Amino acid sequence: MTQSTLVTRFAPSPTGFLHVGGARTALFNWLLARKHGGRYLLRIEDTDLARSTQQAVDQLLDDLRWLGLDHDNAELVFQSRRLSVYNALIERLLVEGKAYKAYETREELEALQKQAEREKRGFLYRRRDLSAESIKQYEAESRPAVVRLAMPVRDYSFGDEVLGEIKLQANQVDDFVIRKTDGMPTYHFAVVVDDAEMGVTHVVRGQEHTLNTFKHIALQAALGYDRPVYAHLPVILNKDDGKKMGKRDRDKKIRVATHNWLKNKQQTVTQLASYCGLSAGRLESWLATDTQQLDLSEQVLVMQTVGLRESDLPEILVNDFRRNGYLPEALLNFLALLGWNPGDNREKMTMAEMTELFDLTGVNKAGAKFDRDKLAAFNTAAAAGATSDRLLAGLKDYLAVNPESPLNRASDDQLLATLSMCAGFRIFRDVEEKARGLFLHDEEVVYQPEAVEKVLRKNNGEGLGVLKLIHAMLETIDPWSHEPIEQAVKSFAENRQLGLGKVAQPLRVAITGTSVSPPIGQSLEMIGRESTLRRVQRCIDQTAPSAG
RNA sequence: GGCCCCGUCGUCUAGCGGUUAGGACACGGCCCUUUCAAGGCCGCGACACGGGUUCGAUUCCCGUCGGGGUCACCA
Repeated sequence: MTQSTLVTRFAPSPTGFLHVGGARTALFNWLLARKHGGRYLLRIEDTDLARSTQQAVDQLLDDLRWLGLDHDNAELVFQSRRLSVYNALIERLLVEGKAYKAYETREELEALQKQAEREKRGFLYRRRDLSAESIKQYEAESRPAVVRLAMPVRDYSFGDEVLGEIKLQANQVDDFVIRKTDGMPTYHFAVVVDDAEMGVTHVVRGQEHTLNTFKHIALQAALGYDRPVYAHLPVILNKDDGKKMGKRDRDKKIRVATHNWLKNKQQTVTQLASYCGLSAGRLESWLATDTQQLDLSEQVLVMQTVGLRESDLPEILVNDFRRNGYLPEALLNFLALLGWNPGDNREKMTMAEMTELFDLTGVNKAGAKFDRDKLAAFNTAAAAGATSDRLLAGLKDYLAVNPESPLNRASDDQLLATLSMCAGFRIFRDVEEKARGLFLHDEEVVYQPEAVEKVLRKNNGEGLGVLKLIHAMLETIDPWSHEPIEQAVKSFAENRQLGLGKVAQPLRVAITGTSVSPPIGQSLEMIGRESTLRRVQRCIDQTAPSAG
């Protein structure tokens, strides 16, 4: 059989964490390859020396591993290590007259772009005829040069698997850079060469690359490569503003919150700067623009002082979803449906089902807004349907990336029990918020003022009264496990003609400081009799009116 | 602004000339309930607009409007 195998690739640039858009692209490439028994390759596009870091490579690999999108090439391809290959090819194009050196400075280019803008047209660079003398002079000055492709001026078109026929008129063609002054190839050159050499047959990527494709097919023609099949995926948009979802959105949210904080608290930027230990000038310029971004550590400082929590920010990066406690299989399932569907009403699918059903003809053209509520619903369902082993592994992964959580003190058995008493949860962060009180040390319990007021003090301290009475009763329960506890609490309430809530709620506040926790019997069992009694007493001592 | 692409409930979408326009999430109501959830039942809710083509347009064509993407020595 001579049927050629299908080859796809995911080619991120290592400039930070993987974001959901990238994850979806990776997923679609992975699904397409798996569906057809082909190969899915991973390549690192690190031709931007200034922005690429090894740390980012590691993070990327970690995110991909977490998602479970395994690639087939054992050896990762790094473009930065393939310079000689690119250079040989570029020299060839130069000799053949298909590419040429250009000597404009950045300033000159900028001026040209400004001019284009003034004339209300797009910026196009066309080959300029340089005399032999001026070339000689530039070279003598060793003026830095880029290499541009002499793109044949003609109409172009290609067939896209999702968008159909895409055309570009000759008057839109421009000579783009293929080698930068630092000697590195540009993205356009490197993708084309590497895709060809790696045998990539299907290029599946975001729609923001649609117009780039004309550059790529021109390059393929110049180099004598076959043209792969192209499929451009719809862009993932923000639910609120309908714009492309990007990493900047978290920063944007922090900026807005900061503006509000300054206004509401009547504070100056200088004051803010001193609170968070950053320079006022830095904050000033960050607040004024929407192009500048704070780095991660700065973000944390600002968030702390303006009172923003991590969970107030939109999740954008795969890592954000991981830290908030989503299951990767739910994320992937949801992502698959952003721009693709199996053609019927099925939504919940396993990776195996998606692989079987996946097809490029089922991919949509229109951009899709990212609806976190629906994702959360997918996660809820995935969690409800998962085995306890799977949930335990998921929770432990969550705790590993949230080391400050008190649930890190729990044993596996305790985690399993917690998971089952929190059944119906949306994300692991919710489990944590609901059950964290059970894993606090007794003296770490903080009584929330609203809960104390509503549950303990209201109606002349009715709740507090219950606590005082119930302390003795708790000492008699035997054995100390949830069923007898629950039974005892119920009869305690009945004996006093009280609704269960009138008893369970004060207990809940006493042991966790909040009005929300897992079912009361299980909560008390988890904490243990000793701690329960201690917490009840401590609560009475600290919240009784006489104690202030 | 130039160029490219897109346009079914608030959101993700099914539909591929004749349907009571279907599902999911969200939302509203009821039920369940010791808190928070989860769950069950019911409900609200869409073919952007204007021309054609056709016996018949959500579906095909054109225009208008609206939205997005892109215009780097970033990928």
